Amino acid sequence: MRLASKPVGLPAIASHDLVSQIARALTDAIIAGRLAPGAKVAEAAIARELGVSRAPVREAARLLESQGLLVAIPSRGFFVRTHAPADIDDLYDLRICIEKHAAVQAAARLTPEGRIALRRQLDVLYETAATNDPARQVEEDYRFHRLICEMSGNRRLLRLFDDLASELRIVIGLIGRLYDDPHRIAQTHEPLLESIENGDTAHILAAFEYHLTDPWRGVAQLVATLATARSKPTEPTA
Amino acid sequence: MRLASKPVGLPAIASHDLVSQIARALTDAIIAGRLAPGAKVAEAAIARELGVSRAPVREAARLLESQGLLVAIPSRGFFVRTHAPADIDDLYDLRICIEKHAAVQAAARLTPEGRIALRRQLDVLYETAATNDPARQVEEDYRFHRLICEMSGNRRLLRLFDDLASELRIVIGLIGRLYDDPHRIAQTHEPLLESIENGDTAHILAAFEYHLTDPWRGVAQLVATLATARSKPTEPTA
DNA sequence: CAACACAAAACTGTCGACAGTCGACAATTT
DNA sequence: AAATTGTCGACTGTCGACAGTTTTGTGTTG
Repeated sequence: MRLASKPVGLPAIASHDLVSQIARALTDAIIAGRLAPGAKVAEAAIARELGVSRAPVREAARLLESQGLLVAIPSRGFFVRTHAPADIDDLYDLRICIEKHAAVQAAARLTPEGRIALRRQLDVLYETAATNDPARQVEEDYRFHRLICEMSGNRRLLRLFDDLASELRIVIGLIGRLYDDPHRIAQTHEPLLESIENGDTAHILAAFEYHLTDPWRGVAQLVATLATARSKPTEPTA
Repeated sequence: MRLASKPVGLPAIASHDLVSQIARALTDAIIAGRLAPGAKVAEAAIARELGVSRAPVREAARLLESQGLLVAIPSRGFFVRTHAPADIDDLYDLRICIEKHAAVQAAARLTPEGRIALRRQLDVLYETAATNDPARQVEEDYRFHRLICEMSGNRRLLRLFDDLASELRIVIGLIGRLYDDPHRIAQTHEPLLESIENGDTAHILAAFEYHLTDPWRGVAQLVATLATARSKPTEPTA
């Protein structure tokens, strides 16, 4: 008799993959600000703190470097990337470019389910606006935009968006502080959803151009002032 | 018998910065087809062949993974990425998106020097069309498009373009074989340059949309047939 | 007191080694 | 004979160590 010939519902063992775990730990530390921009990421220190050897730490660092969170300077090690205002502009410019494209594609292949999913996520955004949890609000905001990229059907584009987001997340937390009213943030997403449901390309492009660039002006200014405020040249990005 | 220990024609490595050198060696091998899609990249074998230890090979492999040239399967190692036709479509779609944006930006900040540089590169393209050196032709074609991205002023965009290009280069060589006449390829770039000099956004978008998607249809078809031809499932992309 | 030279410390880049894991193949059972 | 289990070889993931380089700290000199 065939005892175990059928799946019995065992969850896959989480691969105790050190590298990705370390990468996440570092990412968290960077986002949380415990590793400040420009700070040196000493392999030995990290390895000691995590109780592992340097090899996986190095690989994790390279991973984060490819994501733009760290920069490697030969023979000197890894440093938390300092974003010059121009860099952030570039990043955001790229994000807009990507997301507009995604939105157009998503609209072209919009299904009833997709429409519902977008609406739902937007509702979630309203809900979290009620709570006083800025981190959550940023997260749900991100997920709305990510959902659009997902619905573009272009998986490579989605991956790119995630990469850009991990870079932007360091900065994007600032956006939430621009408006005191998170409810208004949710509202600004309405035209986006509307334009996708509408389906007109020019309409979509305009809506996203506006929604994305408008709040950005404030952030850019804020970043610029912050940059000049602590005008301590930490690490040259070049 | 060693499985993947057959020499792949990698030149021995001498001096500093092993990782990037190894990365380039591997990239070349992949582009040249000496490392076929789906092939296993055995660390030990590569390390032995290059006369280095496994550590820098691993890091180089991770670098290429982040560029999408390799895929890592836990506990099984790195494999040359097999591009499903859909993946390549995604890639190309993204490239078009990026480059259109770059072209618009480049046009907006076009300087006399920039205009000359573009014209020069296009002339080079004509010159290489005279030679019978397909590799060089592809290279100069790439540099024309890269120049546009460079002139967008967005350095992050340029980096992304380079990443996409390294992925596409595996496939893009095929484009050259579509036209027997490389001179015609150069000619198809004229409208692009023209549109940038002109400066009208809609004009630019249309020109690039056409120039980029048109030859792509042929490539996509070719790739599809190739994919079905050798329908040997090597490595799952997922 | 400042600036320079020099030595010690710390760190990175690379290496060889070991243990755990995976795939292939042989042995065994139904 | 088909399917399952056991065994073996190869390879990955991780580690500790060493050499070369950068940084730090210190003492000396103008």
